[in-house]
Amino acid sequence: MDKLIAKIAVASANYQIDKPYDYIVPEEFSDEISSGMRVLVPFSRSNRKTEGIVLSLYKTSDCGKLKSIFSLLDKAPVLSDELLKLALWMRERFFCTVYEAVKAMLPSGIWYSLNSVCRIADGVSREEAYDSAGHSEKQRLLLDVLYAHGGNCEYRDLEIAFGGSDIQDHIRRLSSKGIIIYDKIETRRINDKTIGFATLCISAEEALDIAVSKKRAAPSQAAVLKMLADYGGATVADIRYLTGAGNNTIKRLEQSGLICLEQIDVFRRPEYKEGEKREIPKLSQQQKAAFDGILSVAGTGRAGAALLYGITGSGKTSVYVCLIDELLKQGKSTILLVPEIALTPQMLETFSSYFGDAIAVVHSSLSAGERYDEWKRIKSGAAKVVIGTRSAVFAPVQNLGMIIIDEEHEDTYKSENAPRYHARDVAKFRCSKNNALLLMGSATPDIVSMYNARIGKYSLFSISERFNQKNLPQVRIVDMKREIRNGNGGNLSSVLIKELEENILRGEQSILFLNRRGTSKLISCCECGFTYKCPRCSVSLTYHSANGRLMCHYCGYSQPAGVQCPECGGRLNFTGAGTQKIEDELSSIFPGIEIIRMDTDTVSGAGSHDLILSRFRDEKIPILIGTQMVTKGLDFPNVTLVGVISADQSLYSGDYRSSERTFSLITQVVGRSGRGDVPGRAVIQTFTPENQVIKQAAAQDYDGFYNSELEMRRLQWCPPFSDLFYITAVGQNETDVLRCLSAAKKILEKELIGKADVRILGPAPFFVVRVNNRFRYRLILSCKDEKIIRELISNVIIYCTSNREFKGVTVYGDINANQ
DNA sequence: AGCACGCCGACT
DNA sequence: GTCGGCGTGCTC
Repeated sequence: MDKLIAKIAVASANYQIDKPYDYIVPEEFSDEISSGMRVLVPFSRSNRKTEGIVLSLYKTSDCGKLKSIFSLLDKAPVLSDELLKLALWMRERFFCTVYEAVKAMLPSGIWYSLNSVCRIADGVSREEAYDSAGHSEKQRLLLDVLYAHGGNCEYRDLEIAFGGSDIQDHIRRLSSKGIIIYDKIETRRINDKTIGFATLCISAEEALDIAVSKKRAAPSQAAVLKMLADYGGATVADIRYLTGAGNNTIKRLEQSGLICLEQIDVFRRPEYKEGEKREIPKLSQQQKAAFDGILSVAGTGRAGAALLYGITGSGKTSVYVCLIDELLKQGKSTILLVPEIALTPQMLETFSSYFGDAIAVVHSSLSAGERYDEWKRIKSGAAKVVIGTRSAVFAPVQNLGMIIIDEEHEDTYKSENAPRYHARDVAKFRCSKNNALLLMGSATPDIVSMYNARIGKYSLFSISERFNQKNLPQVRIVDMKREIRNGNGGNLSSVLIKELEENILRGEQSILFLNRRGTSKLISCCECGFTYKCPRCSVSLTYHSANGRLMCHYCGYSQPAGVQCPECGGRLNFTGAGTQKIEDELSSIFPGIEIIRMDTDTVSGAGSHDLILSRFRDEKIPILIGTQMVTKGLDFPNVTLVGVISADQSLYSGDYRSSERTFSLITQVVGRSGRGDVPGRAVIQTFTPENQVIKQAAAQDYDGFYNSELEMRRLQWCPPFSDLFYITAVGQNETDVLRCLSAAKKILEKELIGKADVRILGPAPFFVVRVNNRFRYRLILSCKDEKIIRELISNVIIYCTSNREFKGVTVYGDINANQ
């Protein structure tokens, strides 16, 4: 008799052993089961319960000693065959496991979590149980805890009682004697997103008393108590941020009965106003030409890719809207990807006014429940236009007709953790399987995309005029070295100050852009130059004014900020050209002029981003200062001046795309100026005015930049001429990490040198070499992306991770990473 | 990576 | 006899 066998991707298989595993499908499931359903299966010698997904089914008479599926987790497939194929493809492409890819495709509301539980076996009496525990104290303790919980408890409770010592062994011994049963139960996190909230179980006065007495022995507990006495209650996240307390501290306070923890629901409905129904926009001549051209690529019925190169303000969005509308008429769905930063309520309002309920939104700050609901709407076919960030590329749309990647050059399309995919690569795969069109849009296309367009791999469409014939702003480059020589040591050049003054007098608005990721201040001692370093990472701590603490951006460590230098007692100096510093400089130059700041400090709560922008627009506040947030998608007609405070910053991040990133940032921010009737101006401040990238950005000369950058890429063996594979090793022991990569390098050299066009660099430290007490190094392999190379790298990763010599070192692979 | 299994030495 | 530590080998 033929038996039904399922090929299954297993969640607890790591990269080294990941492959489809065969399991027998028990009779009772054989009618229901189909590919794309999740199941529970036994895995490894211990037969531990593991989640998996059915990749395919087949029949055979010879099933050897295969294990059987425990149970089905889904009533209907959660992934189509197309997406399952994609997961397998991702494994090979991005050095991840199939299940990591599967997880990226499913909304978190649908995930199961497996909870370990322990209970006394049925029909075992107390006497029997303690008899078999014998003289073993630990086993008796285990039974004590179990009975204290009514014979049934979670593994977590045992852990607490045992205080971290190894309990697995004792559980095993007792369960092998049939006294207790150790199992995992699956729970689905489909409920609304919840957050931990803490309140005092005692009065505020008592809490303050205890806080005083604990001040020496347990300072962080004291701080939490004091904070709760002041505020009454607070979310766990806030407590951690404001007091620097860890999860342990909070847990310990709960255990000692001083505070109560509960999970409360967060309500974050997708907050966008539904726009009033609008007609599909009228296109300009150039827009229409692009629209027709792109549509003819789509109309071939075969997969195709097109690049829409339209300068800032050229109205690419209108072209998208018309294309989406056209495909809807053909009954086809569209996925529109936008960078994280661009997914504003304003934008959603615009799209909903064209397409109403047909749109679905996929975005990281939705609650798990909302994401799940949107996912179901997409899967059912109710939503035919999906708008979202990177992970929306996996949306289970029916009848996919097109994927649009807006601002396709953005870094946010590349995932930095496993699966380390680029949305563009995934989109290409899906479009080719669905005979759909891939449309990439940008004012400053990725060099690689433009290269592909020029060599004919993509169809290229350009919009070279601004909508309504607006002229590009007039740009001036200011040499900051000369400013210093002239005695101006501030962040604002005399030129920029003069332009700002003019704008204020004329009642026009200005945007100042600070080219920086972080905006926080560094603290150093005026006397001896001392700076605070993170004890776990190789970086300096930065000062956060919101909580008055020094924080590490890499690991989250924090400590209270002092006033005096701990080394020499000198005065501490708060430096760094953060947005706040610039705000201070501005308000001393222009007293009484209102300034609004937009950075991670001021944009934290949901919606505050939008609030700041609408205040800026509606109240006509003269000056907006911000970081990269201000470069994207802002369209304010009254803004006639843009200042780039420090153009150079992003030039030296040390990866192959840093020039491209700088060019694009400056070009985009300059494009914010002069969107109304008055022509715009821009001032770019730099310490290297002779730098070609900055000159080209000032001139908005994409072609010039493209040509020189392409030549640079050719010389440096970078994309598009070669691909960059990264092999990263992370571990507590620095020498182990280095030895591991040296071994990896040796293998690569042996296999590749002389046989292929390759260059191997490293092991090189990361820009920040130590994070959370772990050292990070990597090898960079310049080579054309080919199957054999990927297989070789995969083997090297497996070799390094399974070699006992390098235990304690984690190794992973990546391709064309951002940094 | 987990995790079982086997072996060893320490302690009682 | 009990316990913890450590090296080895496997995962349908």
